[in-house]
Amino acid sequence: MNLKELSRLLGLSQTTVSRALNGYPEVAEATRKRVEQAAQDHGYRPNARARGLATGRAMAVAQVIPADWLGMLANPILAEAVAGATEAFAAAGYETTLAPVTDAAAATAYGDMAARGAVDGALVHMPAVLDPHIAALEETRLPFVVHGQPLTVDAAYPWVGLNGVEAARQATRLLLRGGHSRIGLINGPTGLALSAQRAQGYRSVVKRRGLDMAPDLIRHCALSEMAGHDAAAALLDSATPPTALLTATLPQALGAARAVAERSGQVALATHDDVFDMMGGTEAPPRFAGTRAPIRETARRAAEMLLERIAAPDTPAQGERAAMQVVTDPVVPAPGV
Amino acid sequence: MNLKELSRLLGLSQTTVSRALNGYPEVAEATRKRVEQAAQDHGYRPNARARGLATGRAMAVAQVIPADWLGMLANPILAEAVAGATEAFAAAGYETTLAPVTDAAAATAYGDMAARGAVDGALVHMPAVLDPHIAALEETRLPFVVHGQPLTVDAAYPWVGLNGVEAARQATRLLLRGGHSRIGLINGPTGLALSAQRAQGYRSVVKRRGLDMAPDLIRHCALSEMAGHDAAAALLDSATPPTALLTATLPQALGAARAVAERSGQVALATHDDVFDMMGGTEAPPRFAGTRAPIRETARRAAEMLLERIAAPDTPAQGERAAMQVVTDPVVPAPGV
DNA sequence: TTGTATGCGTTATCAA
DNA sequence: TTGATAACGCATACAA
Repeated sequence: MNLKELSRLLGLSQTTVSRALNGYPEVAEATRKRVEQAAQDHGYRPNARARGLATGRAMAVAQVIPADWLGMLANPILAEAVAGATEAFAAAGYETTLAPVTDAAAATAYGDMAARGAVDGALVHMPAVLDPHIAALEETRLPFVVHGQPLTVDAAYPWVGLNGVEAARQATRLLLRGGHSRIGLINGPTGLALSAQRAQGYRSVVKRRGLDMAPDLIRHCALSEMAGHDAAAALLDSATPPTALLTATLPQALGAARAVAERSGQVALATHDDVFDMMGGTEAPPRFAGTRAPIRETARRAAEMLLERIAAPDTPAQGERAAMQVVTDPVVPAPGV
Repeated sequence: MNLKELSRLLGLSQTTVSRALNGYPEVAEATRKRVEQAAQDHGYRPNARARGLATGRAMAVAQVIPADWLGMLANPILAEAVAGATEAFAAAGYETTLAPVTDAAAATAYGDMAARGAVDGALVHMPAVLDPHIAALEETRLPFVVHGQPLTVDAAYPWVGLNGVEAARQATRLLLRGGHSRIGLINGPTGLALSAQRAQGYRSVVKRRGLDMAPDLIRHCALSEMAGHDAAAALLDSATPPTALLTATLPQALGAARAVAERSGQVALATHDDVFDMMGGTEAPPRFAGTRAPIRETARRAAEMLLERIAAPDTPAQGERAAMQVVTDPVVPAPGV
């Protein structure tokens, strides 16, 4: 059932039927009722491609999955983010296209995306330090928003993210308060903006207090449970093991906790926790000290920001910080404290 | 840059340019070269909406996320599945649209989807026992494939999934071999096909051996770590606690392990493990006895099957079983064994 | 308040 | 081997 058939059925022009269905005010109320009823009865749905072609809007957005880094969607941070953003887009009547783009493909992918006209905008999750996706998007007229922790607050593009440097500072201070002076950092992969920020926050606190800054106290690894476990094991089995560990993400913290348990030692653990549904969501009590934030909410906000930019593309770009919460419990005290 | 501009630039008709770019054989080789070069130089990309309107194909598929159950994508099983399928679709030149659909909306959502013509087919993940999404899709002309464990092998629709009944049987037998005679089942939510299958497999083995079949040895809960923990805690703290636990999914097993550790008891654990990237993927050694399968591969296969059905919609529907592996280690023996 | 005519960018049909 | 022309299904400027 298409517009032509429906209008013929009603003895009206396509124009009138189209107007009635799209809420134009000039349509007689009786006509509108009749049209809506007929549309309902015959299950009429406007063809998305035709409408898009006529209006110039796709009513769809792309969510960019940095395909190199993160085992794609399999990373729970990304999954939560995509879940939240997709909900927000759906609520606004926008479809979500999943766009797994490798760094190598980024240079051409976004120009294509814009030219093909299949989406009205793009949401980039989990930026890297020198992010090729962002760089490519900036060459484009496609509206975009970055969701995740940008490296610098004064970025030229719009973004929503939490203060990763501050999160690392807070968590490190918690460990210091527990009396620890030798703290290992289990960080994310080099190159990811969140890793750079964790390192920066950690270093700033450790340096100010004049504590041990041995470079091998910092380990870069994947954002997985196993990687966290292995990195923690290496640190704990080293000649001068730390008495406390800070991890960049929750999966790594879970792995680190396992490594600690295997050694039945007393090691303090802190992390940034992104509130994963698979861990029980906001219902679950925090498992580690550190910081905690509802990433799904942040992603939702990022989605809304993208919709705003699609509506008004020439608004000056701005960034927004997401709130986070500090979890002070439990911190295992340092030996002898 | 669109076709009209490009053709004018070349002094050719739109028809010829279109044919050259789409690999039609009747185009002179010299012309084709010239056209391709120009298209390259000017970054011409055919408009997806216009092409879709003209061809009747959207070159996009929907991946259905059962929005009621699973905290959406946040469930790692779903995330892995979507990741795998998206890769396969992308490799075939198809875009993926994420379609979070509630059970209530299912009745109308798929008719709309078909009518709107935004996708060429749908992939349904994680079916329920009486799945409203599948029921609604069967009313439609939209090609679809179900990825996940269908309740009956002789389903009328195409599917790819593992043998959930057999998986539960295998895992239960492993526990029996460890000398256990009182086994708790931490199952998924009632209504999910995978839960029904776990229960069926578990019951068939337990019954045949004439073991304890007390109904409160079976607990239904969410597929999260916390839910697994709480269910295990309840079982272990009951008047007559089981000496072994079987969980439906890995996150639940992690939670159950935590509950066991808190009680510092000797409880055997088995599960079906879907190989999550966040746990380290296939690199990581299995953490629990039971069965193990690469869900991402299965999802990839399901995606391919959908593409086949899109290409040949009237092929008779068939189901495919995915392979799984049995992990015999480690099984904690029963007390006194 | 309704209708006519045109355009959106592409592919497909038919003729040359 | 190429081109003119007509769809595809909808929205909209303009006319009535």
